[in-house]
This record gives sequence, C-alpha cells and structure tokens, in this order.
Amino acid sequence: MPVESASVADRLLHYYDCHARRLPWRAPPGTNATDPYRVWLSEVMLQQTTVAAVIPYFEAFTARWPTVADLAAADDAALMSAWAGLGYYARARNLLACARVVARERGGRFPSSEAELRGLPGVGAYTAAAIAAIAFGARAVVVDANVERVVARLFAIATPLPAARAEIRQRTDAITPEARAGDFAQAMMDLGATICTVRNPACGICPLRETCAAFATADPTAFPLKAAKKARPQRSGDVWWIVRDDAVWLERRPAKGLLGGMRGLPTSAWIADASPTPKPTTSIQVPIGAPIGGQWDRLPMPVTHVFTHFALSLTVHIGTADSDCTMPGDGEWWPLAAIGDAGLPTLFAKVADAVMNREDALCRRLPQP
DNA sequence: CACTCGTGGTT
DNA sequence: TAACCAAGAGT
Repeated sequence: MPVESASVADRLLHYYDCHARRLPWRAPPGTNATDPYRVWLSEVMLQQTTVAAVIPYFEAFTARWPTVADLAAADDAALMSAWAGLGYYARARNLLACARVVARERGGRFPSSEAELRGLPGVGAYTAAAIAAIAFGARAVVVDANVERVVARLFAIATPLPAARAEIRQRTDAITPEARAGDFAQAMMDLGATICTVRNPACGICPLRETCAAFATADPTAFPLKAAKKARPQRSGDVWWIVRDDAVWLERRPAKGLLGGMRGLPTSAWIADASPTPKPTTSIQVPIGAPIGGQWDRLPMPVTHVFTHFALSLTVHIGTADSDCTMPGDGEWWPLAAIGDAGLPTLFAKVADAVMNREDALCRRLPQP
C-alpha cells in the first residue's frame, strides 16, 4: 500500500511491529500468549504510574502470585506490604477485591467483554477497554493520557482538557481499527511515551507527522490545551517514633482515605499551614497530643513529603515506652532490625530513615537549669 | 464536573 | 528548584 494512502492505524501498527517496547507484561514478538491476569495486573499498576516504577513490582507480584487464584488467596497485609511504595493504595485494596471476585465468582477467569470488565473493582473505563482489546482482541476505544495527547495533536484540538475528552474519544474511535485494536492502543501509548512526549517531542521520526495537524503549527507542544491548576496547599503536623525494646510502634491506618490500609507511624492531625514552605522546628517544648507521656527528643528538621494535592511537613518526635506500656489504637511493636519489611508507604519510610540514619543529628533535651 | 488519592523522574 | 506529569478510579 502506498504511504500516501496508508491510514493512521496502518502507519501506527507498522511502527509497533518494528519498534514496540519489550515489556514484561507483553507477549514475546510473534506470539499471542496474552494472559488476562498479567494484562489486568499491569494495567492496574500502570494507572498514573510510570513504566519504570511498575516493572519491579510487576515482576515481584507475578513471581509471588502467578495466577489470579494465588492473588485471591493472598493475605491482606502481605499484599499491602508488597504494594508499599507504589502509591495510590486504593488500587491495592481494589486489586485484592477484584481478584477474589474473579476467583470465587468466575472460576478464575476474567470476563472478556468491556462492559463486564468495567464492573470489577478498580477497573474503570480505560482499564476495561485496555483489557478487552489487549487480552481478548476486542475492538475497544482505549483512551489514556498518552492517547489524549497524541490525538489532541493529530487533530489540533483547540478545546482545553478536561472539556475536550468527548471530542478526543470520538476522534480516537474514528481511527481505531477493527482488527488489532490492542496493538493499536499499545502503539499509541508507546508513541506517546517515546516520541510524542509532553516536552521535546521527536516529530522528526514520528510515523504520523505527515498527517499531524499540530506538526503543521509553530508549536506542536501547545496541544493539548489544559485548564489552569490549583495551587498545592501546605500542611504540617507531628509524627511519633516510639521505641520499646528495640521495636517501634506502628499503627494500621484506617481502610479508607489517605494511605488507607497501610502501616504507618502515629501522627497528629495535619493542619493547613499559612506558611507556604516548611520551616525548621525552632522551639523546645513538650509536644501536644503525644500518644504516651514522658520526655521526647526531636529531629532538628521536619520530614517533608509531597502528595498530589498537598505538601506535608512533619516534625519527628522520638520517645521511649516502658516495657509494660499499653499503647492506644490498632498497632504492633515492630522490630527495628526489620523495619524495611514493615511495608511502610514512602512518607513513613522517610521518617524511619531520618530517625535511624541520622541519630547523631538529634535535638537532645535541654538540661534543666 | 470537581475532588481525593502517591510517588519518583524529568526539566 | 519548583513545576509538571504518568497505561485513572471512586465518590
């Protein structure tokens, strides 16, 4: 077929046949061995998460839980710990719920239709379409952030996101082929990840540049247009590092909400801060709201962490509990030597690191005059 | 539609 | 360095 008359899908599939990224969840070239379990697991892990971050987690999960039945039988705490560090922990809770539905109610087989997939926990419009197309060969319209960018540029869509979503979906539908919709979707994502990037796109080697409306403009990166974003507020609070007999007190956080279901250190409430940036702790005083009595040391600098919608600064308080001390709340004494196995989310892993690796920097209690 | 919900890499 | 952003879902 002459290049001039090749469709967008034709060019993209040829690009994919020559340049597809080799990724652990993709079948080897020339084979059709698509395991829906692996497709589903990879798609959930890849939600709002980069390929580089996902790969080691995907390898660890598939080695430990080779089938959806294995995953369904996993211990809740073990799964949450295995997910620790990957973020968006509702995905891990929904992953387990979904695995148990598939294992117990569907004989361990994922549904093949987009509509049925859409009803599973943690499977939204994107993931249902991606699984239907990639794992089951269905023609589904797969729209993620890469596709949004590529399509917005292909057609120079002037409407800003998120209002442009309907038009982008319609355009994507129009260029999605009947056959190989899964390869087409993965080709779009490969293109978006490696050529049609947010900044500095490699238009010179793009297989679609001849028909790209944005390439014909002065600045292809102007697309997609986006609505202005809100400023990220600053919050601050206290975190308590309580040691007893070479163990630290860890809590199990409530199942819902921020870091829901994960282990963590006890903290105060996090209060909106008038100051836009965290400040070093300056005053020596008995901290308010400590879980136990006694005296406290304190790290000279707070631990800072940036979440999606706010930034946090935690003052780290260090105390010692008596051997017969009764702790409030749902928690356990975790051996300090095994703190790396506690499955702490990054925020609390930062606190642990700050305490255990910079003990020389402690703010010692001032001697009483 | 608007908001919550993590983290790490890139620029 | 501060900002931006990633194979989005749930409410």
